[in-house]
Amino acid sequence: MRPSVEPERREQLIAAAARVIARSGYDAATVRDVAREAGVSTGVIAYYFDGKDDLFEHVLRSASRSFRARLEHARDAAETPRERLLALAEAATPADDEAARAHALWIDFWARAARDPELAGLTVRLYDGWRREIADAVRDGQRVGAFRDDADPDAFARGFAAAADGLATHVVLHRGTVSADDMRTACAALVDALAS
Amino acid sequence: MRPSVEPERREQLIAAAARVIARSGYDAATVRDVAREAGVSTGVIAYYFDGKDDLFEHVLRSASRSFRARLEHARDAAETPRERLLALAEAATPADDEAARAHALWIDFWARAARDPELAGLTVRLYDGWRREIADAVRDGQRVGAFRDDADPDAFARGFAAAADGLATHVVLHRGTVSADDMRTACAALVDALAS
DNA sequence: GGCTAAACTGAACGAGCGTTCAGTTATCAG
DNA sequence: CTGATAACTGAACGCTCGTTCAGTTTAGCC
Repeated sequence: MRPSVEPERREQLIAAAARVIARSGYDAATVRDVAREAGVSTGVIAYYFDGKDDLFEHVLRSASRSFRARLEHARDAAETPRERLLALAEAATPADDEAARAHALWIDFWARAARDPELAGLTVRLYDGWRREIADAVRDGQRVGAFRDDADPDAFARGFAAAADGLATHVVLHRGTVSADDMRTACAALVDALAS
Repeated sequence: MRPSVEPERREQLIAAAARVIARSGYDAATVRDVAREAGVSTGVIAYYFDGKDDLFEHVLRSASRSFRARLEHARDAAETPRERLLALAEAATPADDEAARAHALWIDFWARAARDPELAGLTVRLYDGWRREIADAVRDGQRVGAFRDDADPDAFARGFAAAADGLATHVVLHRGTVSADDMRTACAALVDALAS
């Protein structure tokens, strides 16, 4: 019996697919492109996944896990509630070209999620988790007296997550007009509006 | 000689294409779908446009003009600087299902613009115009003493436009969590942070 | 009615896609 | 080494797409 290499190979294929999608876009990315990127034949993708849609769904799940991991790292590394919120925003900031390409992948997923209920469910769960992280940080800040008590943590989380998304999108699409530092400044202004 | 029906027919085809794209997405929308939606044969599209890409670029231009028109209406109808900013945000708010579908079309265009420099230029110009409207409203408000003088109108415009975009996207994708009224509340909070 | 040019048709074509699968290779246990 | 099975190949298939174009219809002018 030959030992299974399935877990590693699946990760390789998902990573290759993520690179191809980031480069070409969701629909323009072909199975042949992914196979070439991974250095395998097209048959391998059918061997490990139930077709292109299944592979691409795993790419979204992988990107979601990666984003969640960045959020958790941001939460644990920050010392003050203010820093914690800024770190949560930083996790969504396209700081360099690679991050900008990765964000383009998110825009692709939004476009698909607008029509595909299954993908929509995935993004809803991801964003609910993000908003919960933000709201928890606000509540912690209120508990220690860093933030105003009359602020609604959930309402702030909705606005903050959306603003970060919009800013990140503008950084990617309008690089000349909106920079990553502009995004950081804008997020800091939102957080400081909470200060008591 | 038969009189030209070209302008009307082009508008009909652009409108039909916009409906199909809003329903199915940019890439899933086919020339055959558009032809069926418009009640013509596929040849007509080649007769009036230089192919699918040309038609879809006209859809984006048309949507841009429509958004600009809504912005101008918002600008002229509002009485106070605060109302003017809220009206500019309202122009970007997906208030009903039809507006939500139309916003999905924007997400498609963002996804394409992230890779297509020509489309990117179009959206940059559109958004620069939007940000200018916002910044002008802020400056007017500062002039009449409604807004704080130490606020940077351009920085506010960058943050406000991005927040509106992000909120609109979340309203479309996470309808259960973020409503159009939530978006209005969040935008109002941003504007009120300007109040002197 | 005939002429002309615009408007339109839709079958056909070539290209590229995802998927399939019979065949091949690689790697283990015994 | 040998059999067994996991891993992999890539040509082939069926399908759909955007585009083309020879032919047809329509509407105004003389």
